Amino acid sequence: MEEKDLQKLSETEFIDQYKKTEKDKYEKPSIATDMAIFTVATKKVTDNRKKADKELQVLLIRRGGHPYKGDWALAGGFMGIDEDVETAVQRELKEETGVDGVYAEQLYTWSAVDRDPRMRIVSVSYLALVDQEKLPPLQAGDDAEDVRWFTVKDRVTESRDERVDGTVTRTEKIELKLVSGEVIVSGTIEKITVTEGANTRTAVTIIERNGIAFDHTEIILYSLERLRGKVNYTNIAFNLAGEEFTLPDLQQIYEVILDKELNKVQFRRHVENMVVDTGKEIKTGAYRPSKLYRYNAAWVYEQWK
Amino acid sequence: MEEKDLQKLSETEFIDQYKKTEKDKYEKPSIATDMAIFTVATKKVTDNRKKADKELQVLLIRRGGHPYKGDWALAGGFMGIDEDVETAVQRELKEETGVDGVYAEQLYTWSAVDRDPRMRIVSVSYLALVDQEKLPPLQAGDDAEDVRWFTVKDRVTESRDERVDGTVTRTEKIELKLVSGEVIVSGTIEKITVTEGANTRTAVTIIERNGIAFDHTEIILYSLERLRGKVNYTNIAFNLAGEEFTLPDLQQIYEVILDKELNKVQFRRHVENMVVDTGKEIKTGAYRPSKLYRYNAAWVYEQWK
DNA sequence: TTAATAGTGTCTCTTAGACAGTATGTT
DNA sequence: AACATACTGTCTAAGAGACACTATTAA
Repeated sequence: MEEKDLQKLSETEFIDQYKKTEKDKYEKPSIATDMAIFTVATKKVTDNRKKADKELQVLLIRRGGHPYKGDWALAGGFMGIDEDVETAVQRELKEETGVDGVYAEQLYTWSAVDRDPRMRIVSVSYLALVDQEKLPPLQAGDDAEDVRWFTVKDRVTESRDERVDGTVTRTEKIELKLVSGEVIVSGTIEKITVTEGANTRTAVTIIERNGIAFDHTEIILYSLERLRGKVNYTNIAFNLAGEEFTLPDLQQIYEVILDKELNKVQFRRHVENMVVDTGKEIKTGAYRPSKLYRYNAAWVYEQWK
Repeated sequence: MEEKDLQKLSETEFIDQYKKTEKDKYEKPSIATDMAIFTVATKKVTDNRKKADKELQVLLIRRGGHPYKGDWALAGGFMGIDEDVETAVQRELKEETGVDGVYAEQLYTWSAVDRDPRMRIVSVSYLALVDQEKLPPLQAGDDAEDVRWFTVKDRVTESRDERVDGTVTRTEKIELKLVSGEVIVSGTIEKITVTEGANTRTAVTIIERNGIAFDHTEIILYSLERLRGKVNYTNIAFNLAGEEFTLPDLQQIYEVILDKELNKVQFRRHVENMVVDTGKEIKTGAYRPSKLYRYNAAWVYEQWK
């Protein structure tokens, strides 16, 4: 039926007809999801009796099948035709890692034409945070050969600014290094940020890839950036702490995410209204015990003012 | 070929085989884009000689075909198999409205199973801002019967908080009203925000729809929220001002977006480093002339510190 | 002179950052 | 007593918010 004849039908008739003859007229992409799930874990090395150090980790899966067989990738997979993206990403995470019902927020949709060698795949990525203490032991499932937490280290290896009239261009190389015991994978991106007047555009190219599948180096770095941005003005970091926690521990979580030391007084003032004293104390290491706090549920009201 | 046999192939062979036999094994959704493009325009009514008022507007297209024939929708359309989402949204905007190369950022990907009656469509929405002065006259094209700028008015009509232990639930009804001359369309959503500990989840239902197609009431309200959030800590609003502008005009742009009056001194301090005095003056209305400013391209450096 | 808008000086209050101190526990 | 960590008091600098003032133009 011609397009103009189709339009003469009632809406119900149109939709029936559309499903029969129009629906699959054009080639469609597949939709997939990717979950960048982070945790802050205590380092296993308790060699000396200094303050127990924490580190930021991301969950990766060893690919059991092509493409990128043997490489490490974020959890994720195809969205089914009867589920939404949010459902798909939680389902895949559970299938592949056993991790269930975590805090997750939609981050970005990746749609570069050549991002998957098999076919056109558009991927919706999520950022998730989880308190590792609450997790069941990880178990690989499905296509995944192995599942592991990787320590995250990122660093800017090169940075150059250029200004021509109203246009400022910043070129950066950023290296991502992920370590899990003897397994070390890495990737490097080149990020070019062009600011033309008030308008900023960013282009990213993956220039090195060692054991990280697809464009996941870029996705992980982008997730990190967003995570760091949100830590300062939201309660997002509390998803990484247990029910009860000490302020020194909470501060370490912030420090590990932001990858810098924070001033103690200022930090305590900053989180003051987000926490409630439980009245309890805990002896963490040796020496003076810390007070135990809980998250303050009433804090949301302050945000809504 | 069985899945396990496929995996025995080399990666190149696997991909060849995959493209032949696996690629279309499962039903796929379509991918579309939606562009929420805003401008701040001077009201046409210059009845008295009071300060010329501005208003926030969004661009909508009257649907010439089913579904939602005759209703108003955001610009957008299907992504082609050989383009990425960003390209698609700019192309559709141009085809449907004649608007070309505007500042746009990806906002959110909408994937509710029933969001389109024809078939499964996942839509990636963008937020764009444009200085209306720079635009060519609008021209409807393609499926679009008509293209217009609508004045945006949103308001919370109902709000209720409830707290049970650590769980705070906020229920809001938000009405969106869009006016363009004699055309008035509107929609209402119910937004339920559940904060459980540090973890917030939001669910939105469209409870009324008068002339706004699809789930675009929700998308427009979400875009507005993001726009308001970003105005305070980015230079995003400068995309709505011309090359040269006065501070009173710029302040009005901020006020119209935020839908509240701002303190003059505080506003000027806030934008102080983002602008440069051109040395020129302009007589806007009657009375004392304003200084003309430009955007300060060097401001990005302050952000990168 | 008055009306209307443009622009500045300065006070206060809040928040961010830094330093020096006290407190409490183990060795 | 020495040490390592927990926690607090207080100084200073920067930013947000509000008020009162001066400046410039046309009618």
